[in-house]
Amino acid sequence: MGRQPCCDRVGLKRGPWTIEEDHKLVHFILNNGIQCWRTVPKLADLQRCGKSCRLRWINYLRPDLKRGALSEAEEDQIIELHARLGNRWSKIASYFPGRTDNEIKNHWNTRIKKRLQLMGIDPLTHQPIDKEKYQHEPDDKTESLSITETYDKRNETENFIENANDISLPNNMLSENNNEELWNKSFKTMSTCYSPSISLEAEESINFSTASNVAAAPAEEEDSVQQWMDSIFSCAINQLEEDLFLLRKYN
DNA sequence: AACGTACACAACCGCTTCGTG
DNA sequence: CCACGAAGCGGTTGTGTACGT
Repeated sequence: MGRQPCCDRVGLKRGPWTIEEDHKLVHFILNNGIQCWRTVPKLADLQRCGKSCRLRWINYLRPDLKRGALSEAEEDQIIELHARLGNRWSKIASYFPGRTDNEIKNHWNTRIKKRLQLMGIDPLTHQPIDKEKYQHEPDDKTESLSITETYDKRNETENFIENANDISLPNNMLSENNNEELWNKSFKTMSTCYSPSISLEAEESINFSTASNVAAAPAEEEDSVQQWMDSIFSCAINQLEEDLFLLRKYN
């Protein structure tokens, strides 16, 4: 007996999401929360499978996502974390609030891998690709320095990781089972402060910043959406920090 | 201008893990 | 302990776009 498909694919849409679909999904989640992804498409009137909805929300629509390219410092941290954790993208992403595992994985595959290869480092093992070459060419200070710089940051990264574990941010909380309830509670708070604006305005005119419409959207509109999202996120973060404080106090 | 190629990233697939009865 | 379903995760593919010829 073969594996059962994750959903009944007959009549289900695939491929890139439209703004209207995004709109429906966000509107539904913010008003109802997430109980079961399987039921989301039906209840939200979407011709998608639950898995697709989940992915779209997590990787693109969540209000706490950070936009924009990863900085060089972030890249360095990813390299360090990858050296420690391997391809555990979800775990790595948990150290970068607002970044998704998919985003980091893609960035690794398209850029960081090449950067390391150019530096003469094997992205899989994090060791020099040709050890003999390095032994015989100690005068190549550029490459030696790059490797030294990258790998001597280990202690620095240990501190970074320890600090990151202490920060009360959604990704970290999601990664810890004992904080899941706290996060769920905070998500409800986020929804509460998020919903009114969407209820009043979303039906008519809000354009979400999707890849396909960002370029076409007027700068003012893009700014206002960003401000809107920032305010929602800071509202949720305040609640998260308060909750975490109480959690620590009474634990 | 038209075509081919490379690149970035969104989305999908299927396996694993987790929670529940 | 086992079976089952749902969610999570990482590898892979598909698609849009930028760039070169």
